[in-house]
Amino acid sequence: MSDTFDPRLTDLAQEFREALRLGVYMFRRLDPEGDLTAAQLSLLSMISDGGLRVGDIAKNLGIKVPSATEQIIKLERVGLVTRQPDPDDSRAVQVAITQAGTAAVEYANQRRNAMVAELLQGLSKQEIEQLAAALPVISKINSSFQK
Amino acid sequence: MSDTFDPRLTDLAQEFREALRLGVYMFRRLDPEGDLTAAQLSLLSMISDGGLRVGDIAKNLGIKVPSATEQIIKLERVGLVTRQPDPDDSRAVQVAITQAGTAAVEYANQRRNAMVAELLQGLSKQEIEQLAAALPVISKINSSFQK
DNA sequence: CGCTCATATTTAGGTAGCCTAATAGTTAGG
DNA sequence: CCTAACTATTAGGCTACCTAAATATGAGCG
Repeated sequence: MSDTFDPRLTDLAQEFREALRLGVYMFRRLDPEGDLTAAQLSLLSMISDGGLRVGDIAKNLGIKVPSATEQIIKLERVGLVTRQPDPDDSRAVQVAITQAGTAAVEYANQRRNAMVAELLQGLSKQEIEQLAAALPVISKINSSFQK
Repeated sequence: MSDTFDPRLTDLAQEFREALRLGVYMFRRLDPEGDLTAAQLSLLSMISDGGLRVGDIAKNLGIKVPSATEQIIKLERVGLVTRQPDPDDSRAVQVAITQAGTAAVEYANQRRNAMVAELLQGLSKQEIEQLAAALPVISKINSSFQK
């Protein structure tokens, strides 16, 4: 409701936005060639604990349904997911990960984790703790952003 | 050189990557309609303290020179930056922000900061401190990633 | 039952923001 | 000077989003 904030909060907001920008850049660089793209990996990770409907996938990824459909169809073509009509509601489609999909996720995560772990090695013990402490906060901010 | 890391570092890497993903999502949502795009704002902010050459802008943004040129030309068309040959090196082009550009940056930052500050209001004092402490760490990680 | 309205997905077409490769102009070193 | 290195632009392509419209199913109600 209020349009004004504690100035320190506004300063922090500015710094946080700058960190987000750097994060976007880093996230992009983490895409190795000839592997899953970031978008594909995110989608596959999302359904690795059980199939979901297209709409749920889109909502969880924070994208629109047609964008999710597009990714899903591509993943289906290369055999990483299956699409089946939801038995309870034939309007809906259940998207499930295949064995090949699971393997691809594991491989991609390992590769990317190794890249990031290498970067984290350059940090002091204290910096690592500071980073670790902030990750749940970022997650919380995101949740409140989802509305 | 080594391909294996402290497993805790790998776990942290996984969590950090997940936070980056959320950050990408948030960053995208912060783009208000009818305003500067995130890419435009980043570029303009970069030159708001003084003109830079196209190559420097690209390097600082972590993008390739042709991508920077493209953005710069668009910004020039709407009067937010000027392009002038570098007096010391006529191969190079100095890109400078205009008054309209400065105003646009200010407006865009205020809007986005207000959006983020609103989110940050939902955090506890401790969470705010944890977030603030981690931002320089993220910046450091990014620097080491630049190579 | 049959209408109508809501819901779930797909299709069609468009955009932003990256990329690589090729081109043109400028500088600098042998 | 002439060749190699550098700076920027042009051309063409890709990914991952988007909105609007089409299709199909489900659900409520008179």
